[in-house]
Order: sequence, then C-alpha cells, then structure tokens
Amino acid sequence: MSDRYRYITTTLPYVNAEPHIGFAMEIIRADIYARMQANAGFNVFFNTGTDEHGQKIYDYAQKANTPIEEYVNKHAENFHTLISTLNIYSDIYFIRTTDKNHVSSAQAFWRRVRDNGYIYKNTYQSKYCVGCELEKTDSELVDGKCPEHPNEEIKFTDEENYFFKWSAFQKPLLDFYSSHPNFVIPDFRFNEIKAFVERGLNDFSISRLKSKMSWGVPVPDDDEHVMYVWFDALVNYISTLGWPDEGDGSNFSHFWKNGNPVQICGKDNLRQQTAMWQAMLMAAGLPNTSNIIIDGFINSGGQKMSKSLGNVISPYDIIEEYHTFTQFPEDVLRYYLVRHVAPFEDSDVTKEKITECYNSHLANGLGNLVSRLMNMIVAYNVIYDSDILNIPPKVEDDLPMFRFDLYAESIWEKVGALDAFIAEKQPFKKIKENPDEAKSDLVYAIGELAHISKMLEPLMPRTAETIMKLIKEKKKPDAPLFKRKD
RNA sequence: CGCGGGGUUGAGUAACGGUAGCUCGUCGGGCUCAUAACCCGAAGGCCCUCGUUCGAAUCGAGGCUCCGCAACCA
Repeated sequence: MSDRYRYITTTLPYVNAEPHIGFAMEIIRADIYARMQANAGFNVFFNTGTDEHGQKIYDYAQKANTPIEEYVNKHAENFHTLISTLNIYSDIYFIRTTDKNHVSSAQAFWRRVRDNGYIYKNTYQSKYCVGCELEKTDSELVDGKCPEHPNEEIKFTDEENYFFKWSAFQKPLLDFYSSHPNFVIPDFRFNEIKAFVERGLNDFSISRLKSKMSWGVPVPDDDEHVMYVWFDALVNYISTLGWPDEGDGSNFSHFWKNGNPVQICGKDNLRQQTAMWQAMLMAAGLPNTSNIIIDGFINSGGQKMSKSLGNVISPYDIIEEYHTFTQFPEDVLRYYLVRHVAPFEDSDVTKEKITECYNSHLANGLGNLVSRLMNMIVAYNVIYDSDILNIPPKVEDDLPMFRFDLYAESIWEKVGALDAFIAEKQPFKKIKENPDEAKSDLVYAIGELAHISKMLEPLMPRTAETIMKLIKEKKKPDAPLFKRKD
C-alpha cells in the first residue's frame, strides 16, 4: 500500500514560558491521533519541539541574566519533561529550532524561495516608543501614539529588511482552499482564513538587522541579517524530516509527500499555519499540508488565564493534584482535556470541573466498574479464555477527524451499558441459584471490559494497560484505580 | 456600519427545518457484586421582537448581550 505513512505535528511552543495547559491539550490530541494511526498499522512520524529564536527569547535571557544558550536549553528541557509526564507516544521527534540541521534546512529553504523569486529587499519603517523602550507595530499604536505613553514621541527609523512576497499567493491560496474542502478543520476557521485572504495579502518582513538583534538564523549570503523568527520556525515541520533531502525513501518523501501531513495548532496560529506557511511551501515548490486542525482556547473561571488573575492551571498542577488518588494522574488530564473540553470552541476549565468529572466518570464510572466486575470474577472463580484480549485494532473510520470527544463518549456508553447489564442480570444474586448462568453472564461482561480497555488504549494508555493486565491475570485491583476525591 | 464566534432546563453543552439529546446537580424508587458506588424513573429549557414555512432552537430582518481577533503578537 502506498499510504502506509502518517505525519502529525504540533506547533512549536516558544520557550519563554512554562508549558501551558493549552499546549498540553494540543500535544495530547496529536498523541491520540499518532497512537490510533500506529495501531492501524501506519508508520507514524510525530513531531513537536521548541521555537527558540527571536527578540523575545533574547530579551528574556538578558533579563534572567543567563547566557542565551543556557536559557534555551533549560526551557527546552521543560518541554521534554512535559512530554514524558503526559506519557506521549514514545517515538516522538523533538526538534529545536537551534538544532544544526534545522538551521541549515531553514537556510536551504530561504535560498529556494529566494531563487524562485519570492524574496526581495525593501525598506521598512520601524516605530520605536522611547517610553516602553520597545519597537511597536501599527496595531499597537493608537492614533500613531503608544497608548501607554501618549506624550512620548514615536521614533521612526528606516531600515532594510527582506520581505516575502505573500501577495503573490492570494490566488494560489484561494484556489488551493477551494480544491481542498477539508483543509482547515473546523469549517468556521476555514471560512475565517478564506475571508482574510480574500481581503488581500501584504508582503511581510522576514529578516531583522543583525546589529539590532542577532539571535536568529543567519540569512544566507548576507551577513547583515538574521531571519525573522517566524520564517525559520515554520520550516521546522519539514526540517524535522531532513528536508532538503527529498529523494525516494527519504523521510520527507514518505511522510510529507505521502504521509497525509496533519498539523494541529491553537486558533492564534490560524493565519501563520494556514496562509503564511502554505504560501511559503508554494513558494518553495513543495506540497501543502493535508489538514490543519485548529483548537480553541482554554479559559478559566470565565477569563483568560493570567498570572495576575491567579487562575493559571498548569498541566503539572493537575497531575500533582491527582497523584494521591490514582496511579494514572496523567490519564485524568488526558481524559478531561479530550472529552470535556470542546474540540474547536473555547472552553472553560476549572479545578472544580475536573474534580466533578473525575469522580463521576473515572472513579464511579470506569474505576468502579473494573472493581465490581473483577471482584466477582475472582470471587466466583469464573473461567474465561485470556484470548479475549486479542481484539483486532479498530479503525475509527466513521469518526469525524479529531473528534476524540465523540470517541471517548462511545467508550463511556459501553461503560454505562455494562453497569446496566450487571444490574439487570444480577450475577451476584444468581450465583447462588443458577451459578452457570451467572458465570456465563460474567464471561460476556469481561469480554465487554476487554473491548473497553482496547478502545481506551490511545486515550488513556497506562490505565488501559493496567485493566488488560488485570483481565489477563484474573485479578481484582489491589486498590481502586481511581479513588473518589471529595 | 472592521472581522469572527456565541446567548438552549440550576451549571456545562449537543442537535442546526419535523418528538430538544448528553454530563453534572436535584427529587422519587430499586439493588447490594463494587470506590457511600451501580441501575430505573421524575421535575425543569430554546435572549427579545417581527417575518418565511404545513411546521423554526434550526432560515431571514431588527434589537439586546457576552467573547475573541484586528497582521508580523507563538
């Protein structure tokens, strides 16, 4: 089969902050996709990493009074930790934009785009607020003044920058959009970007003067400039595959050309991923991404998470909080973010909501079901074939793309049905009058539990594994899988 | 008239032209294998106005209201 390959990538978080729960959600969703594809027999290339160049990083490192390399190393480490904490698919590729191969790939990409005629030099007027001591963008200025320092003057300086001819891609992008009706998921985001591109595109600056800010990928054949961080960062999606090696048998050929490449990102990245990056790929003569999934944002208590409001929920907080209640705290977070956070709209997450859903679905639902069922299996010495776990992987073809919430719902439907089955058949009562029938009911029930654990695998890997082990060894759990949290 | 998304039972959400579904909570009943768990049943809802239609939460018009984004911000 030609399409035995699948490619999935998250965006690369900027390394200037602690891992955000929104990124945790992004990578968990990507992980479920990767695990499902791998179960279905595909070779999966799962990419993530860190974006480490640019002014902001440069400033933060200065502020922290740390050499910049040390600063980015330390922060990249945070994201490595997050990946293992969340129990992400082990074959993940972690790219850092400071990696040598990424840097040379970004430069090759620049040359290719330049040689195709889509990069040119132009003057750019920088606007500098003396009050903030910061360069400002037009959108940050109100009536040509900095809103925070309306009495200070804005200093205008002309400087030379390289520009990317984005404007040349308005028509190609619109044509591409109309011939790929599922390119952006969900629809309303697709409409948003179409409308944006229809309004017209302005070329954007893709370099910075090295004399002002040197922390970036050097522009090829020009010592004065480094690449603007966006330009180099976006190339990671293919530099991770070893591009410019495009030969048959290369990762690029397998996974980008034939691997139905999927990108997942937050809604703040809509423009960059679905229009800028796609135009860049066109400019380099490379195939476009197949699908881009746009997540909503996570708010807390009706407001944006922010340090000053004190409503920030970090993925580590949740895992820490559930540590004493379950052996699988990361699965609590995985479950919650997938099933109870809207797949595309903004959602509100609070610790109370997580607790509520933990108690009802994980403790009372799944965990309790495993306890009651395995307890009867052991107590009544029910005999069954441990082959029941040999269930062929189910490919959820009928599942709309990235609707893992629906997938989770279908699992919990089975959990509920199995609880109802036990209540109806009453094997615990029948075991006295009609033990054979009671046991055959329980054999059916354990078969259903085996199915549940199989379906659970991509979503809650360690929980699923543990349930399978209990089934195989005919044991009841020593302690509740998910202890109630009051 | 910048762009976009919303307003559905106490809370959170789904359906998107034809019995308003689900989760949590509340109330009543059942069960006792299980983590004071589980099962069954009940109460309670479509922001307002007008219109299209045999029929509208769903389409159209207007209003009120909440929330993002507005370009170089990861």
